[in-house]
Amino acid sequence: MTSPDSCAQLNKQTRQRLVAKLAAAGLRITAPRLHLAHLLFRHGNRHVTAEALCDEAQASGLKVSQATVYNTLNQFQAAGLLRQVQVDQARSYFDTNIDAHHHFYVEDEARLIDIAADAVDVARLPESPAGYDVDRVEVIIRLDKSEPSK
Amino acid sequence: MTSPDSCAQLNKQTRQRLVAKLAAAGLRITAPRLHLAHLLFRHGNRHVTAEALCDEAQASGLKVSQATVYNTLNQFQAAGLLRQVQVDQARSYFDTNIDAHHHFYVEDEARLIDIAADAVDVARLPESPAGYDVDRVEVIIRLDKSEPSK
DNA sequence: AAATCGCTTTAGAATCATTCTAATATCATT
DNA sequence: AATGATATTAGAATGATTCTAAAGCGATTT
Repeated sequence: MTSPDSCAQLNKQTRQRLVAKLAAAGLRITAPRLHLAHLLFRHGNRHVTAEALCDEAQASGLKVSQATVYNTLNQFQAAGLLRQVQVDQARSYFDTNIDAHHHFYVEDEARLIDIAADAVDVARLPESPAGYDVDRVEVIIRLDKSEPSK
Repeated sequence: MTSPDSCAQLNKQTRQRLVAKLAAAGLRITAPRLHLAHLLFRHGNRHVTAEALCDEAQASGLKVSQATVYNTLNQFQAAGLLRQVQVDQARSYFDTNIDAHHHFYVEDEARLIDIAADAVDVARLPESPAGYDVDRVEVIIRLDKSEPSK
């Protein structure tokens, strides 16, 4: 009953929660996945790029390749553990908040901020073209630094 | 009073309109810009990728480099003649419709469809974080092919 | 119309995020 | 412990976009 145990810093309870999460998503339990899941899900909701997560993982002592970070993010997304947010042409953001919600995006700082679904009221939507169904409605509010108008 | 004249197919009136448009945007009148502007603006609103526009330009007889297509699209966007729509992680779309409006996006077909601003009612928005102003509000409705549920 | 100066265009190289490859390692099961 | 399937890896490959440095063109001045 061996199991990957390189996540020395995970206490049993946290580990169990993550194992359950991966198992529920149909993913095999491996050390890199557990470790990355831990980084992603330990504190509230986050928005990460692959690069940022990779750096963070390595800084935290995990020896992990870029490819694995990409694979893992994609798998987590396919499994519904993450959502991909497309706001920037250069980079992909992954959002640990998988509930319906929206985003502020501060272009100057490449920073995403969650907006609770009930803080936005999309009162009326047009009908979808025949033959298509709505997958989801995304509202992105692009922000600028405000200039004190003097 | 010479002027670039390789856009043989442009009649005087069309040409004048485009020249005025570029001039108003503060862009110098050049043959590639006129030609690309013609392709972009001749028939109603369009959504193009750089690659598609480049192919189209070359098919229509313009000898133009990729770099120029990218430069031109970026300049047109900076000048407010185009808007960039960010829906796909792989490619950038440029939209000739610069009025406030929204989009359907058919992911399977990488296809954008305009939604008139008044067809969507965003009744309530959250307050922007302190120090930031709303630049614009984008609503993207992602569509799936509907499966006849039999 | 020639000379000039600054902006444009170009081909090709460079860059950057992401994906692929095929070789090795690890997981769960026998 | 042995097996077979799935993960991970380093590094190469890809694809969109940007950069570079050189050559071209457009407007302005002589």
